[in-house]
Amino acid sequence: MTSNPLAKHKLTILYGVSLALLLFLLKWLELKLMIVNHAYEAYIGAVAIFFTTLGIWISLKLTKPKTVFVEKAVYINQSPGFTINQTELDKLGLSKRELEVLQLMAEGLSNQEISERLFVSLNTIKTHSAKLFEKMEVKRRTQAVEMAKRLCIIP
Amino acid sequence: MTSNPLAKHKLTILYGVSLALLLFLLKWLELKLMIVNHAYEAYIGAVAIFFTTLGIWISLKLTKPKTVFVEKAVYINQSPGFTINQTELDKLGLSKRELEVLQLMAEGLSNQEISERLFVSLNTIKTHSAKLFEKMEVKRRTQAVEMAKRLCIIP
DNA sequence: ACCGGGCTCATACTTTAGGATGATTTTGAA
DNA sequence: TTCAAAATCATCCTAAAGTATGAGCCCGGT
Repeated sequence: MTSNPLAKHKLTILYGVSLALLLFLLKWLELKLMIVNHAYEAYIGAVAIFFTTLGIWISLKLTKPKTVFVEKAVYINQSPGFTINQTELDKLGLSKRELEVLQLMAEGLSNQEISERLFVSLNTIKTHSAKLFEKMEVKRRTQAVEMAKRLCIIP
Repeated sequence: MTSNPLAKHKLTILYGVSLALLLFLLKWLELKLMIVNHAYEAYIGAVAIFFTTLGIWISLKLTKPKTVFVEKAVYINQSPGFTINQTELDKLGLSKRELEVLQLMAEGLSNQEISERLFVSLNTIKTHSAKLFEKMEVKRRTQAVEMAKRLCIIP
């Protein structure tokens, strides 16, 4: 998202600093325990436990969540209380005017009638409908209407 | 799944045995390196690297995959409990074939496609559709489909 | 056997829809 | 302000839809 190079490598820098601090801690521990030589095994154990934990933590942080797509069938009851499916509408990326044309198409109007209704020329409606079909990936107005109704874009 | 208590803790036991073997290895390495005291830091480093790797491996093995459930709606056009309005259908006086053509029209098929679907010629479909429009008192196929849906003649 | 309706198909024609492309203006967001 | 998308309109052309009319075939009812 942010193009800031510092922010981009924030995590890497953090890891580096953490490791540096860790090395200091280890050195200190080492010197301290050198005196009490009996605690040598304990030192090794502590190192082992610490790095095991570190490894676990790192992998937990770095593993990307595995996404599982679950298809869920949804029956749409469109007659009582129709609400337009904004999600599907956005997915198609239709413009305001294109949607208007689509709605009038669904009412069974011809391009000529639509152009008169919207006070624009017939050619404009043709352009709109062409872009409409392209976006909806259909070939005919009847298909567009059928699809729009199935996706609950129009009542 | 299996109710066998041994199998149930097979993984735990395996880890335990592995750790025991590991401790032996460490002890051996320790003794070996004690002679060459200069390699002490290298030993610590090896332990650190090994246990980091071990930690990563363990967490990768043990963590359940993080699943992100994405609901993907599959829209089913046939609303459950659609009943054709026989009264309105009779009122129109459509023949069996004309109704078939109307249904395929509603699916967005062209006359050509309908003719191929019904194994008849394009001209036949044109004749049917013309009679259809006359009986339904509409001018275009889009109007016919809109009317048919509104009258619950087709889903 | 005869008749009518449904189904089929054909020809000829007009209208509408749709595709491809280019241009201009408006407008909304960065 | 500047830039991209949206909206507008045009021309040229092809494909599809729709109209009109006529004709042959089959099936069920009278």
